[in-house]
Amino acid sequence: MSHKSEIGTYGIRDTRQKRAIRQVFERCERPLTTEEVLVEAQRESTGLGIATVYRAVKTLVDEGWLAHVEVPGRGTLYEVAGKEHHHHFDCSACGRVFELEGCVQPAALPLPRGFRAASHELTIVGTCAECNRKPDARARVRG
Amino acid sequence: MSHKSEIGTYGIRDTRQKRAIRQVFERCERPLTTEEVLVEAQRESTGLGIATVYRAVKTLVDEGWLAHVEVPGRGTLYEVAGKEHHHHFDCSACGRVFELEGCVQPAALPLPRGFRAASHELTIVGTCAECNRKPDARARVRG
DNA sequence: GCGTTCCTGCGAATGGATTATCAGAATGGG
DNA sequence: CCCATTCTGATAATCCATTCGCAGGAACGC
Repeated sequence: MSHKSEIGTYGIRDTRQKRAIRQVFERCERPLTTEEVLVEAQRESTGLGIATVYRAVKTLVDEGWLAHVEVPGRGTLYEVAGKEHHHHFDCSACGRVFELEGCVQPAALPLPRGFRAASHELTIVGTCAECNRKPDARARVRG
Repeated sequence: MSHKSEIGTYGIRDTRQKRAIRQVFERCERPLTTEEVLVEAQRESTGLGIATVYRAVKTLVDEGWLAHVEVPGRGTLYEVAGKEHHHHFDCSACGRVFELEGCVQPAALPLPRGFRAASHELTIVGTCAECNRKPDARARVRG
């Protein structure tokens, strides 16, 4: 009862598990599923459990360090927050989602009378560089 | 065992329930969730159950009359298939999803070296005409 | 109408994602 | 180094969407 959680503290204690999870996001530089985080973080923190991943991700989202992302057909992903407006690339071969820089003008798309746009989300589906290089060995998730 | 299902038959028998469900899609002219289909179709077919909606939707998708759509944050939707390439509008006020005509050139968005695009999905989020007109009475789903 | 076969509604069952529980392990201020 | 407090891992529990199982109801060729 002596301590209270503050923004940016990522919880109160600095643990091996939380360190590993945060590093995974910094290393991968792309939106990740909780499963991907689990697998990647286990390389640094053996025995890591999925529950801890969910707890850590929730904490990081609450603190504003992570942002929640949804890509059609890929469910819930998380990416480091604070980046400028961008879109995503969904590799249909390996299933990984990447961040794309830049943005087309969705304003160019005429809306029905009376409709007002506030934001937009664009996902490009295709195959990533790695999968195009070696079409067979569907890339396993790597950092 | 004397009959077999064929494309376009929408099952074997013509029932009140299936007629109602198909009409809902023709009337609403927008992607619908199974819940929306249930509520709307019940106006014509009292007592309609959700299982029947799922069964009918599955049949219609198999026959190519309906297409599966996913909009971030809205889960699974279904829309009449066969339309030309288009995108969607997600009303953050009433939760309804609409179809938009036309398409911007996503090709304008440069991809990382080696990436190949196959398709794209764009969702514009905002408020629909009806919700803009009467900001309070969040539109209930209507046909 | 008749009967076969398919369809429907209900409620239970399933599957996947996320959260809760709890005992034991780890952290870190003193 | 001590110990209160927080964290963690394993597992059970929960949630939600979708499907299954089944008994009764409806469709339609004859």
